[in-house]
Amino acid sequence: MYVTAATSFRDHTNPIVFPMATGVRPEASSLRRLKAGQALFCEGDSADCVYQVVEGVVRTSKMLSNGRRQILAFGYPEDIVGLSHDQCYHSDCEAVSDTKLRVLRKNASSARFNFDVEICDQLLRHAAAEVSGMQDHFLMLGRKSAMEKIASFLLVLAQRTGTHTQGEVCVPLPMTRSDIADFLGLTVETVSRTLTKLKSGHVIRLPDHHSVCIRRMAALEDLADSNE
Amino acid sequence: MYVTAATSFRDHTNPIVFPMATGVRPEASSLRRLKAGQALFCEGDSADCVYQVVEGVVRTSKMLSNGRRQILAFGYPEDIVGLSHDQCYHSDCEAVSDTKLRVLRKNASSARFNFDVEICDQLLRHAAAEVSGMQDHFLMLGRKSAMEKIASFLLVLAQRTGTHTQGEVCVPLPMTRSDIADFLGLTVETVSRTLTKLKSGHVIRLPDHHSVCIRRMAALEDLADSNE
DNA sequence: CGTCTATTTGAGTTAGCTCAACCGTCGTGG
DNA sequence: CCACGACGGTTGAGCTAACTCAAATAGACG
Repeated sequence: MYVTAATSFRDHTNPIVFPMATGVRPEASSLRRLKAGQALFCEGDSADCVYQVVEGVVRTSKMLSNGRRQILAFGYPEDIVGLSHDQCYHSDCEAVSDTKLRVLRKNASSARFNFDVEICDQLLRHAAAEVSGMQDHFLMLGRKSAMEKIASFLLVLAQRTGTHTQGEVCVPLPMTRSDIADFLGLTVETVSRTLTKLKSGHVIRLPDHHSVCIRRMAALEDLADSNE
Repeated sequence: MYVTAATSFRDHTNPIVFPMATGVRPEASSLRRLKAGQALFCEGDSADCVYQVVEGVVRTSKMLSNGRRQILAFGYPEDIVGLSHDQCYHSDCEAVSDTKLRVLRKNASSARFNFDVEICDQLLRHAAAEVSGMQDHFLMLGRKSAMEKIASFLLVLAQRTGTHTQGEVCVPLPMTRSDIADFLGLTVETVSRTLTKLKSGHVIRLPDHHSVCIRRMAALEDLADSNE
């Protein structure tokens, strides 16, 4: 299970540069900065840019009519956001924290990728890895309990951005409880209650609202029904 | 939202042959037949084949430790199953009905796709369309009620395999109630009850367990919170 | 015809939701 | 400097959609 299943083109098996970067001349790519909360693009906007997160975290989401929101992915540094199969974006994207992004490509309509033939195979593997990560997220959304979702989520974040310090793994939580809820298909209250329960059980510490320290990793893994 | 979001490489915007088929010499691709219920491959099996459904329907799924299952996609004719980013499959795949499949590729480890450079761009679009479809499924699993899920599901099936006859749209349901439940993240009982409720409301007819006739399409669309 | 499995229906339970109150922090303006 | 409002987070109480368990029914298939 990958936090950024939907948007990451990072390689999951062997290191490889994201192909689009290789097809773009250095001077063709620029930087863009966003303050926390600012929108990068919205569903329906003309999709003429693809971005790679350089610093900070973004979230991509979709809305349902009555205001219900589903966060599709959190985009961490190296992740790609804004890829679209046609001429408009199919999700919203906002900065979770102050963010720096590389603009990878402009004018999708006219520009073409310039692939080496030999990396096409690898590109397909990337797409498949992408899909594989999303499939794990399906399992989570469809079949896991609130506790299993939260535990899995923390484990994935720990894997990706955790730092080991004196027997604990500390994980920054740049997103709000509401973001987490909308990512996992829960409510804010349930997220909060579940974190509190983990704290009471001495599985985690919550030094402040935007960090978690995992005290008993094995216990957390058990709670996640670790099937990834 | 696509029924086969996870595995279909059919084009969603403009007609294009699946690229892998073009890279494979006719004599290199063979057929494989499965009886309903037979497994095509299992999670962890060495992934040396990619299949395209020719006839029938398959399901890809993942299991959680305690037997909970999530169906990732139903594969209908033209859909591709078995694509993997590494050397083993990451889901199970079984035939829902008697199925005929084209074996598209053998020995992934040695063989390579033979893409035209100019279709790489389109392939990437396909992958993105794929991802886009899966994202809609996220929205469904995470944020829709049982009724909305069932209604959306029926609408997608109707779109794909429905036939118009005397004011109704009739849709074959080759899969079991249990398959539907595991696709939508529900229980068999809830699926059954919801279908019964739709029948009582004269929105659908259920001539037999494996067909649905949509009598009031607009009503069904309302119930689906049609956000796709 | 008998067996097996899928489906439906009923009854009771519960995980997670809703609604509401409360707390702490932060930024703003008097 | 402090008061105030806004916002994010936590906690409590009660509700409900969907689940579990159980039993009846209906097809499917040998």
